[in-house]
Amino acid sequence: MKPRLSDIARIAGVSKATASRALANSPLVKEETKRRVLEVAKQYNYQPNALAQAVATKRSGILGFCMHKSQHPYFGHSFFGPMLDGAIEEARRHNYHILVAPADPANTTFDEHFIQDSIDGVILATFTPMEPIQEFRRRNIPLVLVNDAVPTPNNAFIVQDEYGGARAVMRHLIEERGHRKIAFISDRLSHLSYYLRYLAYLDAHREYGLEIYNNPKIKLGNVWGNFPRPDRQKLEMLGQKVREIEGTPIIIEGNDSSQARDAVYPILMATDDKDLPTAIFAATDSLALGTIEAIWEAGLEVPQDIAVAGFDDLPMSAAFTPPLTTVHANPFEMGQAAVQELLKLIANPQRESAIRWVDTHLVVRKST
Amino acid sequence: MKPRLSDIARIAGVSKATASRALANSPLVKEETKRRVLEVAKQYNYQPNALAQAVATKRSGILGFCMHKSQHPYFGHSFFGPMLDGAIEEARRHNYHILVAPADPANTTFDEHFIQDSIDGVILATFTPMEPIQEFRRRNIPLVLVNDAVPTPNNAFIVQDEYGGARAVMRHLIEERGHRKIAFISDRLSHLSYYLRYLAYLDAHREYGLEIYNNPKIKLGNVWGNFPRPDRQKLEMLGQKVREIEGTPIIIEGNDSSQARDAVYPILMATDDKDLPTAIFAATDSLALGTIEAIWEAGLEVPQDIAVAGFDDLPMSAAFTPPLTTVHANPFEMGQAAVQELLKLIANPQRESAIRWVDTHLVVRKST
DNA sequence: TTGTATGCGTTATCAT
DNA sequence: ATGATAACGCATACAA
Repeated sequence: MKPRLSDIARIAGVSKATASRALANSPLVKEETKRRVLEVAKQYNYQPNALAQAVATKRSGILGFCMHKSQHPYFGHSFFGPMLDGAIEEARRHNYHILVAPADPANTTFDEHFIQDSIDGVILATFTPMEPIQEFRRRNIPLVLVNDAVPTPNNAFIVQDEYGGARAVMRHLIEERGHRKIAFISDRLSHLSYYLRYLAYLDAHREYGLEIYNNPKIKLGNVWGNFPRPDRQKLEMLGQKVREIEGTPIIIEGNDSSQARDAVYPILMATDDKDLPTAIFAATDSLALGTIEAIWEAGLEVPQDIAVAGFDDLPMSAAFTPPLTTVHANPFEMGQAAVQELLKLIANPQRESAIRWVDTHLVVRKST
Repeated sequence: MKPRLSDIARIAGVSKATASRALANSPLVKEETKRRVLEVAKQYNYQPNALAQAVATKRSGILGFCMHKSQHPYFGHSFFGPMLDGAIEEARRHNYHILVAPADPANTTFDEHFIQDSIDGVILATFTPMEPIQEFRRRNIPLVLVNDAVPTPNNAFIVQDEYGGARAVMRHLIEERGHRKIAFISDRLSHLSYYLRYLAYLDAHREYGLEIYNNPKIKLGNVWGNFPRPDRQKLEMLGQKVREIEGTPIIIEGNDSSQARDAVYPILMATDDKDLPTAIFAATDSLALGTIEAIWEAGLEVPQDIAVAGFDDLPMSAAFTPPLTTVHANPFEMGQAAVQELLKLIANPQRESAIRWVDTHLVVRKST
């Protein structure tokens, strides 16, 4: 059977304490003894029981990667899969492991069996309400949030430059392509990422002295869904501030290309030619692709009649016809950054909260 | 600070043993006492230390999901991401957690710190050499292989119906579309999945009395790469047998669409029109997409001049122009099946090895 | 029905 | 430099 530390100690003719020290390469133990213990350990293919080590040291070497989401896709999602990869690679580099744990939002508190006391730190990869965040805090579990920021001490926040990326899209559309009537389509703006992209959309109009696209045929849907809108404090942390809704953004309840297609097509058909936008900025690639389909169905060409730009740079966006102009995101890098910040927090739990920015950049292709 | 079992016991005025039993809802303890203990536990927000439970019970409730692969993408891969999701969902349903652990093939043995003694079972999601498999066996760690099968007792194998899916493609090409000159392009055939698809390609020719496509302009590359070819025993387990290479498959060292494009284009240009295939079956969607690009560059049309079919049904394949005819795979379902079989193995380690098949099905779109 | 004592496999403290 | 022993937090066999 599996050899225990006591077995190795006995065979090597030392105490458990010495054996333990020898295996940990402690300077306290004589080279000669150390050599003997290691030899026995190797011979018997001894591997320490990590669980027992964990309870003894109060350190498990496990990081939790949580998604507060009730159903898949979790890592089948083209953003979170690569993010997990980045986290895995960085964790591995520092001899940590990753435990994946979707947490059903139905349970507002994380009563996850394993999470509770056995994890050295946690990464929350999706938007999470305050309650579980406070719970981690009460339990002194170091915490990193991805794509979110909350006014609590001793946390880290990994956010990609949504605003900057979206501004780059608008600059491209306006300066390089000369558009002046640009529509915006998005999932609900209560999602912080989308809200920031919308802010950039608005601000770009102001920068260039443009009127915001207004089409009475678009009726403003439920802009926030059932979620609270991003608050002043949170936006301030990200260097932004609350703005009122202007113009006529097309709001979809979801991020599905078919929903986008179904929403955009009737709008295109109902709108007078002169009121048609010359470009559409979609808050996500998925919506951009659906939008392009709707444009085709309406008998128009992309980008000749209407240009379309997205955000995310999904793998399929480059292969699409026409290849999509979009903002390249770096989920892998975000995963790496999340683990890096988490390890800093574990090393120093009193570390003050900090925001870590991950860059985005515009990729111009054929759809604009 | 965090309350311990001993705290709860003391406050509730019972022994640790009784408290432990009460929390486990043991029928041994009086309802009245149970109620009191649970109340105290709730009041103090007690959560058991899963690590300590694990060492005491020798059961961690953690399942390892290993990928024997030296670099990403791990779960950013469109096949393994959804597979992990399936595993997560099924594990969650049975109160298990998943620890993700890429294992560098450079270390042929899994010296992964945590894996060794602290995991109730393991899923190997990528091809893995025999050595680590034997190692898990020696350590009595229940093991499930995905898309592979080896002649060992007490394991489970989850395999998708590669052969059946590929036969369906060939039937479609030959019967419904009338093709008689069908080329095959693939990553190295030492990969079991691809080899099985190739076998179906060969067998379909035999079924319909067709000659296998032969093009002297295609020089047979390194069909197996540096890996061992699938052996007789393994194929027998899967109901197949070893066949010699016939015809002129185009072999790429990798599964990259650009590699496929670069390989196919010169072949198309060098081949006399009369010797051109009328259809190409690509062993993966990724290769299919690259093949289509090469066909365009050669000034030909898909599917009018050459039809193309793939295998995998990547998300991007449906959005491609033309939408790709392919075989739909179910990685999510494979992940679920893997956990189900693993839990059976944990419950009964003496369970005899079994193969669990996961269906595939043809999806006909515009590329054929 | 409950309590006592021991075990799980380590690390850490305190002697020697 | 090494060993005896406690501690980590819980589960459970055995006693009562």
